[in-house]
Amino acid sequence: MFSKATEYALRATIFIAQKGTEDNKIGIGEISKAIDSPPSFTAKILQALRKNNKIIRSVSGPNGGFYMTEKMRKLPVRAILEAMGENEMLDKCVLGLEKCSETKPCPMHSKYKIIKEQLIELFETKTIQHLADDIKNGAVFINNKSK
Amino acid sequence: MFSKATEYALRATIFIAQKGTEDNKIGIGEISKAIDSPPSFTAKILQALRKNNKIIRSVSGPNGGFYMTEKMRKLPVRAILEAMGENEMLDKCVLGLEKCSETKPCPMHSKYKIIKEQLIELFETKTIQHLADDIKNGAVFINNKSK
DNA sequence: ATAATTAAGGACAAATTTATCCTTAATTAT
DNA sequence: ATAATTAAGGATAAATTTGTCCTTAATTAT
Ligand code: FES
Ligand code: FES
Repeated sequence: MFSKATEYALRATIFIAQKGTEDNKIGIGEISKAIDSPPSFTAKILQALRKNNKIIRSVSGPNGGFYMTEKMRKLPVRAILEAMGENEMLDKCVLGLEKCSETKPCPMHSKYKIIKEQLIELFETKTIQHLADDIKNGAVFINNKSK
Repeated sequence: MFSKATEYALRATIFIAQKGTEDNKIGIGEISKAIDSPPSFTAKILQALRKNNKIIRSVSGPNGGFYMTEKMRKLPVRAILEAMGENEMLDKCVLGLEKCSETKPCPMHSKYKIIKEQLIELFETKTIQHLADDIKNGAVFINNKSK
């Protein structure tokens, strides 16, 4: 559904929301271990989420790392998708027509549209905070690596 | 949602179902023009759909080209997705966990699962024939290129 | 001030996906 | 038989995505 980069962005952000505060910042090492992602690549992605999109914060130096403010935690999942350029995906024709449109739709459009709307609603109503809380509550996971 | 290759596969197959019969085969030139796809790449894809997956048929030589039998037209969209290796996509965790599972789910799982099931049902119940018929009936299109 | 720690940033490498081109094989028409 | 037409198949190229590594900058502790 999403690119690797977006998957890492989502998992990392959820993990930071769960563990990172201004006075307990999380390093890239801990993050990439927790979410099972390549550290350098993940660092690149977090850099972008910080710089261009203000979805997370970071500080360099000892005890530095990543964290989120309350406000940032309340962002919907969709904010991360937008930051990662997956917005197009949520607006794309399932058969790859140039444009998903009501006036010149593909033969999957009428049925697919209904499902796509549910996806969008899910991504717009779920916040990072919700997801982080679910993990704290214990029934769900941010990593299910077998070994 | 799907790769370019899969999008071309779907559109090409729908177009062949709509126009190609044993005594009116469609050439790769006409197909790629109709669905707005790169001819050589499309040819590769159709080759595979023919050879490994028996979703379409073809013959070389003058008046050669691609076509489908009645039986082939009745295949669900999912058959093409399977042939194109997109099966994994329909079984994948939306956050990219190693495995989408009920026992160690990600925090999006419970809500996402419901939507994913609708997608799967759509792909399993819609047949190529249905989609081709919709185009014949005139309200939908296999190409909406602007220029 | 100096050393230690951690993210930022840039350059580069590997892998995958998308795409093209050319030769061969199959089929048909003359 | 020969020529013409069309898909099959292989080699290769271009583009994109994924990933690594190294140096620099920022921050903190001594
Ligand atoms: S036109 Fe294809 S999904 Fe809307
Ligand atoms: S575990 Fe993530 S979608 Fe099922």
